[in-house]
Formats: sequence, structure tokens, C-alpha cells
Amino acid sequence: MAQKPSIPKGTRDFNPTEVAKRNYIIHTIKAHFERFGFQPIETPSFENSETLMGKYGEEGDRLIFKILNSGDFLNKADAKAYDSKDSNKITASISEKALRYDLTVPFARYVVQHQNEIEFPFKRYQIQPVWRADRPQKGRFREFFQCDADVVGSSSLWQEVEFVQLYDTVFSALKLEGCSIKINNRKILSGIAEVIGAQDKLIDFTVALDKLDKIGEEKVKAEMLEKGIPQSGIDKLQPLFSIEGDFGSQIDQLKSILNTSEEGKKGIEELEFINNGIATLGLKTATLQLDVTLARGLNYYTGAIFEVSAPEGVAMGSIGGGGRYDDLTGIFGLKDVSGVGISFGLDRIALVLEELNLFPETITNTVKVLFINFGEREAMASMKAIKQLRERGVSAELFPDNKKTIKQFNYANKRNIPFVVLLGESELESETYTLKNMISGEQDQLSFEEMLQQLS
RNA sequence: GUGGUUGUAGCUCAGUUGGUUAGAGCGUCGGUUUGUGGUACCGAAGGUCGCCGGUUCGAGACCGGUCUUCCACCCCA
Repeated sequence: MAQKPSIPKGTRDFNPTEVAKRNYIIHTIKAHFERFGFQPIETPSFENSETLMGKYGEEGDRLIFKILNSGDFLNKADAKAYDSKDSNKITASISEKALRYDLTVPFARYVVQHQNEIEFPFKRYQIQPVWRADRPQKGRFREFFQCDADVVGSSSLWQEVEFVQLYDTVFSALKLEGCSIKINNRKILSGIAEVIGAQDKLIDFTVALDKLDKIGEEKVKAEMLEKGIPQSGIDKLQPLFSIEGDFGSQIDQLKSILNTSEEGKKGIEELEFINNGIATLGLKTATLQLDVTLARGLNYYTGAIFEVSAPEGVAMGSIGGGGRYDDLTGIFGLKDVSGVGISFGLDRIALVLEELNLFPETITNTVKVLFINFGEREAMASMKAIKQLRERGVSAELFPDNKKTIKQFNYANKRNIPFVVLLGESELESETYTLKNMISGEQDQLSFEEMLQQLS
């Protein structure tokens, strides 16, 4: 064999079993999305670069896969940027399209573009692959699926309550019990930044705070100091590092920190509303936890921020995330349309279910019955029976070649085909079918109707 | 993008301080006279040792580059 073919870094092939498992997750998510009233849309795998660039911050721009222009693109490239070998500057002149980086920004574009056809509030779901030029790790790929549900056109906090319910419902349906849905609020983060005099350093402040459980209090403080947050401000944060207790008592502690910030108080109100809703409605298997260090998607989230982590003991990054964005469509020219949404990370959920052995046994689709091939005359008779079985809803197939029986039986075994039919000379004479159960090893000589009954 | 790590048969892995024709298990294929498998016995095939270059009389092993894997940053699902 010559050079073995390969696929790009961070991409994967899926075999039939893997596809079956992924479909199981997708079908579960889809069923519940629809039960919650969301409708599907799909958008192109690539967008105009200007739709995506600048929407995810500097880091995001770096991770967007750019598509090279067709034709003689170098001839049309920015000569100055080309001569100076400035990769960043030349990109815009040689690439006008890019692979989508998530489903939220294309959705915002969709809403603005189709605003006159849409009935608001618009609840849409979207299950499609996205691409990121990231360095792969476990559970991190360059091509992966997101399953998003968003609502635009309503600023009601009932939506947030509903999304927490949706997370809980889907993970419970997948038997993935004990997930924690972490929640925070951008307004609280802004409020804290305001109180410590670091309004203009919100991102730096939250990025540092987000690392608290990873690198510890001292290193977080050091990073904040390094980013220019005054020591006096960091001192005011002290109660935050020791915040603990249940949702309610954490809220109380936040209230004392944020009592001078209007925005912070607003954030607390929102959290309380959501928590009260969930406390009354209840959750099946997940838990809702307040996590003031949670800082995600700050480039557009304005209210609630969600992140879901797998049950304790499973080493996997977040398996879902989301939040409220008051002005996402604003960047495409449509003001005052609030949106909120969540995402399920299909690939990571699949890894977690695999690790915890939570996929149902009966998930793989295989043909129900294989007819052994004994020669031309027998094959023709088999095909007639197979045709009738298929019409009656039974998946059936003929082994295409007249090979030794032992080979044909082996084939049935390897494909986990549960039944085999022997239709040979003697069966043809008596107009019967020998049906063998490959699991129990039992076999009977049956009429067509009897066989059909066994297989239905 | 930064630093580290990994790569030997389809799969899981051996392979001594550089030294003859690179091994095992499992799997695959063939046979044990084409009507009974998963679980018997016999046999066979399959490897440019990720790729390119270098050091050496000699490289799977040492050095450089590159690709890939996984990990830590960064960021994220």
C-alpha cells in the first residue's frame, strides 16, 4: 500500500456504531427541543467573513477558519500587506468567506435578515457542525456539533427558567444524572467591577476571576494586580473569595458586596427570579448552582450566563453553555431585540455517555434477518420472500454470494444479525423456511406467515 | 498561537548500551471434502518502524525538521 490516506487534525470519521450513538443523542435533544416549542432552522456552513469576524474577540478571530478566495487571489491581494508579509492584514484581501464558528452569530444574522418573516418571540433550534482552528485535545475538536436553542424577541426571565428546565429534561432523558447547571449574571460581574473601580477592565477582571478554582485565590489576585486593578479594589473583593452556602445565602453575601451598584442589584434580582422559579418547579436530576466566578461569552452576553458540567468524577470541559444577549442583533443593525439561548455540546456529551456506559444496548441498527445463499434458484426464492418481508416492515437481506455456509453464518455473527433463514432445496420442496435464532441457537421450519410473525 | 508528549502489522503492544532476514497476542484470510455460526485444529498473508533529512561501517533506536496523538497554557462545546 502506498501512503495511507488521512484526515485533518481534529476531525474524525464515525463508524456505524458511533453514528447510531450520536443519532441517539441528537434525537433525544431534538425531541425535547420540539416539546419545548422550538422550531428548527439551518444556516450555511460558511458565512461572509464580515458576519463572523470581530464577533468573538481577538482570540475568536484567530480561531475562525478562513476560506481562500477562488481564482487568482494573489493578484488581487493587498500589495502592501503582501510585501510586508503581514498575515493579519492580507487575510481580508484574499479571503471573503469563513466557516461558521458557532450557531449563535449566524442565527443573529438570520434573524436580522428575515426579520419581516419571523413571528416574535421566535424560538429556534439548530443542530449543525461548527469549526474552530483550535489545537485539539480530549473533547476538543476542530469540527464538532452544537445543538442550540435560542429565543429572540422577549426579555422575559421565564425564558431563563425554561432553559434550565430544558437542560435538566434533556440530561435526565439521556440518563446523565447529576449534571450541574452553573449560572451567573453579567450584571453582577459588571457591578463588582464597578465597586472595585475596574469598570473598564471588566474582561481582564472576569477572566482572572474565572480561574479561581483552577489556580487559587493568590494567583487570581496576582493576575488582577498585573492587569492594573488597584490593590484597594482587590481588597474589596475579599468576601467574594470566601463566598459559600446555598443559592440563597450566596445571594445575601452578594447583596452586601453590591449594595452600591445599581447594575449589580439588577443582576441579583434576575438571579433571584430564576432561582425562585426553579425552586418552585423543581429539577429532575440536575442541580442549579450559582457560580459568581463563571465568566463566559462576555463579548455578547448581557444577563444570565450558563455553563453545564458533567457529573462529578468525569474529566470533561463544559458540556453545554449559554446566556442572555440583549443586543446580539444590534451588530447587524436590528436594535432592541433581546435573545437568550443555550447550547449542548454533542461530541462531549457522547464522550461522557461513553465513559459512564450510559448508551442503551439496543442502539445499533442492523438488519433483522439474513437469508443464506444456496445457489441461483434458492436465491431467487429468497429474494421473493425478502421482498414480502420488507413490504411488511421487516429489514431483510440475502447474502449475495453462494459461499460456504460457515462463511455466511460468520458474516451474520459479525454484523450481529439476530435471525438467519435457510431456504434450500428441501425447504423449497415443502414451501417452508428454516428460521434460526442466532442468539439462542434454536431453529424451526416454518410457513411464511409463521416466519413473519416471529420476525415482526 | 506557547510549552511538553506520542507514533513499530488492521488493533493492543514487545524490541537490551546503535549490530544479521523487526516479534507476540488478538483480528484477517485460507483449509479441516460449500446445510449450521459465535467456542476446535492446521496453515498463510500482512510492516518503506509516521514522513523528510542528518550522524555512523551500520539507525526502529541518536540528532534536526515536519505531520499526527494526547496534555498543560490560551480559549472554549
